[in-house]
Amino acid sequence: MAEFQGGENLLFLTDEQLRQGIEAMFFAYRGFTADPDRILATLAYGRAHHRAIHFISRSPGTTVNNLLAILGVTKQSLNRVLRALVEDGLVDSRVGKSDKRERHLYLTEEGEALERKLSDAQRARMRAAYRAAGPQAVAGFRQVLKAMMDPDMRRRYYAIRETDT
Amino acid sequence: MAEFQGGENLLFLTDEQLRQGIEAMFFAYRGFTADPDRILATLAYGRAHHRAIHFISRSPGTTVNNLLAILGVTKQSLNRVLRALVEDGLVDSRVGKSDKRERHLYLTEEGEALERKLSDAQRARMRAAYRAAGPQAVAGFRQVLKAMMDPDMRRRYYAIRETDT
DNA sequence: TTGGAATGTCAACAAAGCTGACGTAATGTG
DNA sequence: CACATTACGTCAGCTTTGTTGACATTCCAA
Repeated sequence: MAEFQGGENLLFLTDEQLRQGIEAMFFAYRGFTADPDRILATLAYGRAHHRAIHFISRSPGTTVNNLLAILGVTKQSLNRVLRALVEDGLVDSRVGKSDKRERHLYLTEEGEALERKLSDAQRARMRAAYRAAGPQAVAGFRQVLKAMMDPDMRRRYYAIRETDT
Repeated sequence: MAEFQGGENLLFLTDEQLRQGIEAMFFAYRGFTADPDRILATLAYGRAHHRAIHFISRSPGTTVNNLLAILGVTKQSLNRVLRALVEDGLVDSRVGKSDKRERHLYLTEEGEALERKLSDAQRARMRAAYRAAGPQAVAGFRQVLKAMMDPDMRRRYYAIRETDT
């Protein structure tokens, strides 16, 4: 793939086209987070809580260290968020069986309810965008996003996905 | 366009597919901002400064109010950023001719130098992603991003683009 | 001439990131 | 077994970037 060269086919790599892509990314990301943000604001939670909830929901029983690697924040920052979620009864933190230093994280029923509420909102927008653009566009969208990630993040992420999808 | 229904063509709208799109968006956005962030960190500036510089560069002479509408932040927040940029000699704020309440914003030479440095880094990543994915994928990418924006942002943005592109 | 719009600024605060330091428990290694 | 390392939590302090609310100035327009 990616076989194209010369002439018109390179027009989409002009600085102007790239700038438009950059701006589209900025505005789309704002739209992408807008709906969950509105819900979170009513609950005294923020985007950081959403991210934690999302990835715990995706990989129940994940450890704190795993989460740190995926989210790319410091443990102090994540800990602040997790503490709130545990105190509020949205997340359950269980000592590891084989390795008792680890904490395995699970959503409680209440946590799953919030997760559903948040991701329903986000998926609704995603679904609308996918539907408006069509399957071919979606395939391209995913390709470009994948290529835009940091290489090691891409490797790690797609490695995980192959094992659990 | 967007004519498809039933059967396999809807597979790309499963919750699992949507979730993967959501995560790809998260990781890609991080990659998208990583390079400029590294440059900004060496200069005691942040993403907010980058955004202001970007949109002033894109529309020289834009007013503070225009910028507020595009960036979607409060004037206090933007003002803090603009003040720093003006004090550091990166941005020139000129009183409007017809309406002297307005300030028209321009990048100084130094400001344009930084803009180039930042957007070169960001464009390099964008270009690499575009090149890896190919023109068709890029078209789809842009379509999906456009559909993901807030409707009024989309309207405003694409309206502006039609006039000055 | 007066009301309202555009701008700037002060103060106070919150979310969410960071560094650095320290403690504890559990595990791995020599 | 002794010791180093790992996983996690926590305290303190700082930064960036957002928020409200209040208020002054300038100036256009009715």
